[in-house]
Amino acid sequence: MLLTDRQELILQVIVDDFIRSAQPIGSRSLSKKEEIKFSSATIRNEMADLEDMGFIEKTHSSSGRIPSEKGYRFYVDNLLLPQKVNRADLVTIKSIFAERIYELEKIVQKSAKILSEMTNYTSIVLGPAVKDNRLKKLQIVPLNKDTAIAIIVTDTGYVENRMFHFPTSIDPSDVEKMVNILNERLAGVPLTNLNSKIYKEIAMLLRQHISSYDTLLNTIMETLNMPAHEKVFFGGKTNILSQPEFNDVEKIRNLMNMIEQEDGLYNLIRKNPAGINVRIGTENDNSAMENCSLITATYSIGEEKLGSIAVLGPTRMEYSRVIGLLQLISTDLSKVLTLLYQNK
Amino acid sequence: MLLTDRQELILQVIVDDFIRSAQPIGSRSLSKKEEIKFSSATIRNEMADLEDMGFIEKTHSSSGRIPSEKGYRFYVDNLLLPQKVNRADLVTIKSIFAERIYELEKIVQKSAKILSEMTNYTSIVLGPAVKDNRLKKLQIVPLNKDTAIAIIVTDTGYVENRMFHFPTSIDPSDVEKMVNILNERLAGVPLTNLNSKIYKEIAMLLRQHISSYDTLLNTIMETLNMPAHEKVFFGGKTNILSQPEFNDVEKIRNLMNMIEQEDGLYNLIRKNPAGINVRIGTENDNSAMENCSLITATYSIGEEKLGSIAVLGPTRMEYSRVIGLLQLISTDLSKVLTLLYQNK
DNA sequence: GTTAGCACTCTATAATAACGAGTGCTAATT
DNA sequence: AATTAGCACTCGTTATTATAGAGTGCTAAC
Repeated sequence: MLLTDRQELILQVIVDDFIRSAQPIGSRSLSKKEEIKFSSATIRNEMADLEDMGFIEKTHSSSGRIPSEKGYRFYVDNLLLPQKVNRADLVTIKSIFAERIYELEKIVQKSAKILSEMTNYTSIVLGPAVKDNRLKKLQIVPLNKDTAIAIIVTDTGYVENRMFHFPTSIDPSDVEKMVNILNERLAGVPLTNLNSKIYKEIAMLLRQHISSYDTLLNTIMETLNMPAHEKVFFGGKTNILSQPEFNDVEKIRNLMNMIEQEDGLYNLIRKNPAGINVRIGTENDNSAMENCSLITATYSIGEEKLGSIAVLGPTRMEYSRVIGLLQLISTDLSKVLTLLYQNK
Repeated sequence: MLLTDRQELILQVIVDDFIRSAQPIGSRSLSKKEEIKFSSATIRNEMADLEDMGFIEKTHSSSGRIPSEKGYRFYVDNLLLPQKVNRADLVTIKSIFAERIYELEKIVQKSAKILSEMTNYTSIVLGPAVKDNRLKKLQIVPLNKDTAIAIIVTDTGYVENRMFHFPTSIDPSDVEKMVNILNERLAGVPLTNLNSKIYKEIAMLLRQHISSYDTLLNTIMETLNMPAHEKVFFGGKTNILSQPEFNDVEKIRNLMNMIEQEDGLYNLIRKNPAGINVRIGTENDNSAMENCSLITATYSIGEEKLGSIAVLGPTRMEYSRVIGLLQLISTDLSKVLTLLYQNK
């Protein structure tokens, strides 16, 4: 055993207390807790050992202790009893799905909003990975002589569009023919495979039927080749600013910048595997996240992983509660989405 | 004349200097300026008068002076020589339009981004007011038995979509018929007028042709009835945080909150008339904007006002430069957009 | 092994002093 | 009559010192 029961108890109480108070915890205040039956001197000895092992730290030589990252890690891995979501929170979460919303994006967005309101932290949701969606329909809407819009609809109801210019001298009927052929052949194909499928199987076919096939196809291909980045939704972007650890303008600037960049957070969240993941402080490999923890969960339709939902808070965040909430929301989300989009 | 030439000169130098240094200006440092030929004592007398009139203020009883809101207002209205945009800035702005981008939204977005980078303030763009767009095409794409997506394309290439559920027992051919009729009759109609036009002119027609017309029409109407709020784009949301006046965590929180809300800013910008407008500090009627100024400009296609582009900075912002930039960008934007979308 | 006792450390807070930038006023100068 | 030099005064800033209090580590007693 790495730690004695008593050391675990003390560590647990320190972390719990610090999460609540944001103040260093001294031996005397610990000794007054009900669950702690030994004297402050004993606690001081144990704390000295815990500090030697790197689980807690002092802010200065005669201060009380605060959890170190290692301490939080141990707490999350070993001491955390996955807290049951309380009734009020349960009701709030169920309300996300009470309204009849059909758009996947909207549901996901609402989840982010409510999650941030419940926790008072910042929530981030990676919207469905569009690239795994399957093509439902491709349409071309001409705007004027040389401009048109290509619209893609996927099976989950995601709509993407892009404007493009026709090459000069294109026969409108050719466009129509082409769109028809593409729709016939490409319905149900995942967006990622569109490109190769077109070149392997359909280019030939098109060449037979359509005169100015080359330029037209290239134009459309370019249009289809959309970034297909998962969209990032936020809830309560500024919530985290009300945490006492962010009373420093420089820290705020760094954090806000990172949140605005989106790319950084996007990558931090995306690389996590399925299920609940906790990344504490520097585990995130990002200087702006030094004082932050990120808890991620994934949601899916059926077996297919769809996206992630995450909470960004201070390292001193309420791990237990947030993990409970995320677990609930992500499974509920998966259930609802599976119900809505599985049978298609 | 409200102010003597000398007073105007002093006010101007104070404002210019304060915009640069963010430090209160004393009589001695003023007297050392080349353009100022009189002694510090004279300046002190003049400054006392300017203060009595409310154009400048002290931060404490023996401090130098800083411009008051009234001072900034006078400066903007009377002392500002609309600065010519310098060559480097000119080149940068032209680069916005160098690439061939066709989507109105993208152009507008890029303008915001570049404007914020040039000024190091926050830029906000109200995207084209979609409600004034005209309908190009309405399409319904069925996803499965009871779900479909309604897609609207407008003449400027804006695409909006909404998912909805069919009422039970709808004949698919009826849907198609209805869409055809709607497209025939509604092409070119501004989105705002869709509702009334449908009820006044088309409801009759539909009733004749389509059996379950009522439920279907209602569903589609609901779908068409989209918020049609102008979209708000931002550039450099956190830029303004690097200004020295925002060294206070509370101020940052308020400001960031307001920016995140979007609604507040949206209304602040939207109510401004065509052309360049400067709103200084409390003129914005928003407590979070107490230390901020907002400069807005409008852009248009042909004669039709389309949207606004704005810069949010501290009251101590570089009015002259920003006004010059906004003037240039907004007219360029109007030109390009007119060229792209006027002839349709 | 546990605890009481105590000297020591460090932060936070307040009080005090010295400095200097800047003002307002008065009297001298132009 | 307008301008300027001179000077006392104000107030923010910075540095210094003192004090209180929370908490520790160590030693010796239980």
